[in-house]
Amino acid sequence: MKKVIVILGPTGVGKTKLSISIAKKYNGEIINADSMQIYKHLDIGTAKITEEEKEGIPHHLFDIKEVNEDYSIYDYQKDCRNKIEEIVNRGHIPIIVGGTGLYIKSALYDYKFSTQTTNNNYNSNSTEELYNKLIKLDNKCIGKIDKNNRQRIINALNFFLTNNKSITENVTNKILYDAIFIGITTNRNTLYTIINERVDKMITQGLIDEVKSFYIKNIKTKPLTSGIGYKELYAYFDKKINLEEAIDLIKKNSRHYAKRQYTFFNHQLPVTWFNTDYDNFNNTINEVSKYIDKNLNIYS
RNA sequence: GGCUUCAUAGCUCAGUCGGUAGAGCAGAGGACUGAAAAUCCUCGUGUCACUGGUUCGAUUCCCGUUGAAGCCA
Repeated sequence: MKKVIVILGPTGVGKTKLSISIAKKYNGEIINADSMQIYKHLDIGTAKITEEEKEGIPHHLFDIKEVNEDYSIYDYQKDCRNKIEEIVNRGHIPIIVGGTGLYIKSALYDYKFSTQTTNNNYNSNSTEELYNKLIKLDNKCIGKIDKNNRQRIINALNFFLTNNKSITENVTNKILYDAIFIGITTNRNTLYTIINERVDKMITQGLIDEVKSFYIKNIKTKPLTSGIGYKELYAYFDKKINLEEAIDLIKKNSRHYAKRQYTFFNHQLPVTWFNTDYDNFNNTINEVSKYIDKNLNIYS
């Protein structure tokens, strides 16, 4: 199996910084696993790495789509696996870095997507109607998909209509790569402080102008209407909230997001966690390196 | 100085015609296969400001104290 290093963690914890050190040390190339950093021009709001910060390390799957282009987990799985292949063929080690747990899992585990899909969005149906329709077709979804979760009900319906089998039967825990999962973390209060401060910093770095450049073009695609930092400032430009409220909302949504990330990482992936030493980051790098040396026989 | 109102969860407040209390927000936990920075589910004990009184029983009524706001001087 191909060897892969994964560096994950909640938003703001310091994945980017660690990834550069690890890439240098192990002759690695970095693959993005952040669903928002896929897009061009979402730079400040996604805390995307700058050319300078890359320090010459090859970075893949950043800035590969315009915000008005469709991109989904299906595309990511293909793109990421292709990149792993390329990097390994070059004799380098792929280092997957990001906070989108599902993207990481779908790339490394045996997630199967069908090539064709129906895209019915059922705009005229109530959620209750869709749920009843779903469980009539596919009773395996009972208890697995919440009756209020419209988004997942539609996905399950479309899956069943395309594949004529239940989406719940597609679940697998088979891993396809020799991967080690390094999680970096810190205590909750510290993380929340970092997140809050980082949002303030994004504002001074020009986040408002970045978002405005999309708003004035009336672009309302998914990354803008669902990305944290973007959707809140859109609401501000729409005069639904004031700037202070928007900034507080960005902070709050980032905190909630970090919490959801922990839940996913802890329950869906075999993560080994490392506490970040912010006073002496080399300690963190050394600890992680020691663990990599011990657990991934990269010199074989 | 006098009068009035207020003091309840981390915050904003509701409520108990006297039987020790509950919403929103914040926060916590969880789910997760084509939007995942998405979507969805679950979770509320706190000296009811403090002291005394009335009462079988007071956070609730009464006296006083402290603090806050407003009005009058």
